[in-house]
Amino acid sequence: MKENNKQGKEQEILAAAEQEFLSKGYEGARTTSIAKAAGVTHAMLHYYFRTKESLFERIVDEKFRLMLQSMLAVIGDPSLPVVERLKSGISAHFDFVAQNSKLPLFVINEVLSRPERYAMLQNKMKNLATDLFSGLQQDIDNAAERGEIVHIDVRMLLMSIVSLNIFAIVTFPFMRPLIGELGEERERFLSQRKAENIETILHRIKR
Amino acid sequence: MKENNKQGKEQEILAAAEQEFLSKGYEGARTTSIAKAAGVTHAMLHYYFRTKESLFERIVDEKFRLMLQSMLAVIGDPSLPVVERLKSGISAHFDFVAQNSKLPLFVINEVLSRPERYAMLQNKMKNLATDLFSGLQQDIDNAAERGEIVHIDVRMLLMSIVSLNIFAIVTFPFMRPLIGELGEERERFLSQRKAENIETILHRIKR
DNA sequence: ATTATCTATAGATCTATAGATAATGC
DNA sequence: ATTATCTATAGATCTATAGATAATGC
Repeated sequence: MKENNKQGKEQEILAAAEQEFLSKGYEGARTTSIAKAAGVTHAMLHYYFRTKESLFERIVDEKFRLMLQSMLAVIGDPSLPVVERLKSGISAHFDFVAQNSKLPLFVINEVLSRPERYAMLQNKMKNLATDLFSGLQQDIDNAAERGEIVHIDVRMLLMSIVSLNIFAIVTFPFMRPLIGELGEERERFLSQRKAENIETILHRIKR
Repeated sequence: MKENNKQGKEQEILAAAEQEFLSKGYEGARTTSIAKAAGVTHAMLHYYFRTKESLFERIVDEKFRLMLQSMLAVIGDPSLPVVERLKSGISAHFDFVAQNSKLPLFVINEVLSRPERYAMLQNKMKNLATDLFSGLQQDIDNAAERGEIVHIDVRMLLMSIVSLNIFAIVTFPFMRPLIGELGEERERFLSQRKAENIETILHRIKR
């Protein structure tokens, strides 16, 4: 009979692979499981993507790009006054991570387990970072000169932001029992936690 | 000839298994690699530990206990005034994580990948948490009443502390390029980062 | 002619155990 | 007698490909 959707299957495989790799990692993932989840025979997976490794790289590339993008979100809107800018940046980053909650651990695990492969990526980030951070640093320095906030290294501040946001979301299932009734509903907890993270960062720069 | 050290081999295997599991995870770890690293034949590993799974559980149990212990460090010394108490708690926790830098990711990955297995652990933590947190919460409430610091939920505060500390150490290799010259020496960076985390938390509760 | 698909299976690992043998401690 | 050790191999997966067949687009 021959199926209609040529690209359909390729996409199905990619979608299934994303699921599998993000939740189980490279070693834990099985190409047979991916094929089954995608509703194709196992051979089709190899027909389209040749090897498990190359399929994985497709996913990794996409996820790394997403991760970089999420870092940009923290930079915030340069047209806003610095405090507002940080508020919106933190909030945007938090929301992004909340909607891609498996992403950070996936990227961290991957980079830590094959550090040699990511020299290229590190360079890209370095350049990106230098450029983008300097704008925000300037904003901060100016506001500090005017006595509105304290002096602080933007890299330290951004690191605190991503720490607080990512950790809260990644370890939510883990923290649940620790935090008692707070953890009952994910949504409610996350919104409280987002507010707390913003509060923490604003206190940090408050004069 | 027969080797002298009976317990020697068992310990060698455990040590090698710890290394292998912490750096590669359960799926990525190979019992053959563990045996080779321990300097024993592969069969010996199974003789002593029966299965890969049971060897893994030995390591997991030990690491979970360590992880719990590290959480206790954050509670700090109850005899100190609250600000000092937090300073010392944050610092102790930071140092602990710095010396066990593969621990947090290992535990997080394991709990997230097999959530069903950890209901027991979650209960243990819940009880522990309730008891231990309440003492610190009381300290905080009292200081807040006296107007020394602001009111805050101890669970939120502790979550911020572990977020900042763990994330800084886990992602140090990853952040290195982002932070430029700051990342040149691990030691120097870590001490700066520890100071920054303390600063951030103290600002959070400052009146 | 090329592209998509399936069945069947080769080939590579990996975990685990069987079975033989040597050492040890009573 | 029990404990420790080795060699050899069974058995289970998993990735990958060969080879045949059906559909598609010129």
